[in-house]
Amino acid sequence: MQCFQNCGPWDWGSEVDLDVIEEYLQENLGEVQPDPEAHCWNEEAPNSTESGSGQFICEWQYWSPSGSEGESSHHPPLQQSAWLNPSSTDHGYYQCIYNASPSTDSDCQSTSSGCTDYPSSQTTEGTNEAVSEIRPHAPGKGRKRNRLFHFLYEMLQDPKMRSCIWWLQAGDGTFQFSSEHKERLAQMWGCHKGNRKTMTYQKMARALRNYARSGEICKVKRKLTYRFNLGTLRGLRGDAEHSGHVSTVLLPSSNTMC
DNA sequence: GGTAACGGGAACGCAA
DNA sequence: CTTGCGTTCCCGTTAC
Repeated sequence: MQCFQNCGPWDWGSEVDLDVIEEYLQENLGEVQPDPEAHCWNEEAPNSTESGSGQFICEWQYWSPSGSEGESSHHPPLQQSAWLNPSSTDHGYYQCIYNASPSTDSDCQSTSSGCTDYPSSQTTEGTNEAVSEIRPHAPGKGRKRNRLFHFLYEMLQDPKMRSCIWWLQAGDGTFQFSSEHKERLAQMWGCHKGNRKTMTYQKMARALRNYARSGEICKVKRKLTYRFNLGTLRGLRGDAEHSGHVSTVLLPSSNTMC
């Protein structure tokens, strides 16, 4: 699963919706009940090859065992454009490429869940140059840990995640969680971190409240709404401009993962 | 009253 | 060993 993890939710360069998120979580979180109707990933034996220039290519096949019927039962009402209908075809494959040394980063060391994240030493397209993690307020000493506000910012930048989290006012950094999908987003965060237990919104919100002390994110007096500190926001935006896109996601056919 | 969301203390794990 | 950050547990409060 490493490659899929490495692609990271925000690096799913093609259309990704909550089906995929759910898949991702189901495959990676032991506590999450499997959904028999969901699409299946052939993760048993992903084709993983080294391309020769330090790049690894992984492929997963996926298919829909019974079409898309039944899926609507666990789909929330479509509110955002991110709710795309599953692809017109029932199968395809998903491929991503990452550069060598995928396991050198400490953030990928968690092992128990088999569900960690992409390497923080992500690379820019076509180069072996590592892109430093966005850490606008990382205190000193070049810590490499993924931080929650970074994760949330990346989610906010991804239009496919708009059914989970969205900007209320992008200008001042105000964002809101979906009441329906906040848990899913939290699970993604937990999965991303490789936590032992399933992350919940409650626990994620606890971490967010800790940001209030440092001022990186403050709570807005509105349900499920928070706001980035302007300095944090500037840092995130500035770094995002320099980071570009990291891993390459190839979807060779016209179908999508959704 | 029930539920969801929020708030915070405290202990703990992990990486730098 | 220390520190910083995030996780986990737990309980109380507030708002709808």
